[in-house]
Amino acid sequence: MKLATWNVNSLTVRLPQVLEWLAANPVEVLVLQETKMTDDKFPTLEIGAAGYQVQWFGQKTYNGVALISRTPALDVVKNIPGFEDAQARVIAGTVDGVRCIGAYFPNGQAPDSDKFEYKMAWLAALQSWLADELKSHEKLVLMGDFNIAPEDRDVYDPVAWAGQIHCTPQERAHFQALQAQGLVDAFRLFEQAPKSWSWWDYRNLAFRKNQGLRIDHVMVSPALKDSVKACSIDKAMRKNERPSDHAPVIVELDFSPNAV
DNA sequence: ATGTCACCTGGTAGGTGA
Repeated sequence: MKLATWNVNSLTVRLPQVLEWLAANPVEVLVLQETKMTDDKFPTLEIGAAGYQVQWFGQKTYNGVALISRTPALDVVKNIPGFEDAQARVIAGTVDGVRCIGAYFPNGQAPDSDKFEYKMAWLAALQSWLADELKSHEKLVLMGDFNIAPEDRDVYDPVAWAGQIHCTPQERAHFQALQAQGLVDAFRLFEQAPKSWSWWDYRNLAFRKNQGLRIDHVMVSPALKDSVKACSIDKAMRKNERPSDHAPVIVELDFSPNAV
């Protein structure tokens, strides 16, 4: 069973790439972030024609998430229950017995900003909800654009980025708190090339200079840890003519799906 | 040094967010 996450930075612009990517990478689950469209604009027909089911949850201009799957997602949840949020950031569903949570974590802008306060409140709510989800779903995958670089090795210039957004101790403490709940960073289960990033700024020729961050992650619950066979970043998608600033992250589980 | 992209409003650019 293969699952993937991709921040597409506008599904309106990137839909052709998503369809091409799915044709070349027939994963069982793909979660998208930053679809940037209202629900009435969502391209359900195109995704259906590609042989996939889809659940979606968006808004005008900003944010927006989707859960694309071969088999239907069950018990779908949109955003964090109990956390009032005007922003569409989370979609969860159970696919082949695996609880799949796709999330677009807040960016946070700068550590002294209102948006950072919102990011901290959102992260606290996520932690609390995840504790419940883990109790009711032994097999769980949390994936998406975390907007957190967990360690210095996930940052092209850790000195310049020290204390900056994505790298603050408060954000990293939340990533570690997810790990303390038992979630495992699938990418780090394997030896990886140094300077492996999932996001490169559009500015400053960052991709050509390989100046990026690893802020897109796939985390698996303890019951799934031993079934993780591979995890990789599809950097080639950042070389497209009109790329997203993020690359997809793919995980492969050696796991026989439960009957549903 | 700061070399972008996407989307909005309201306009034949400027602002916002990332």
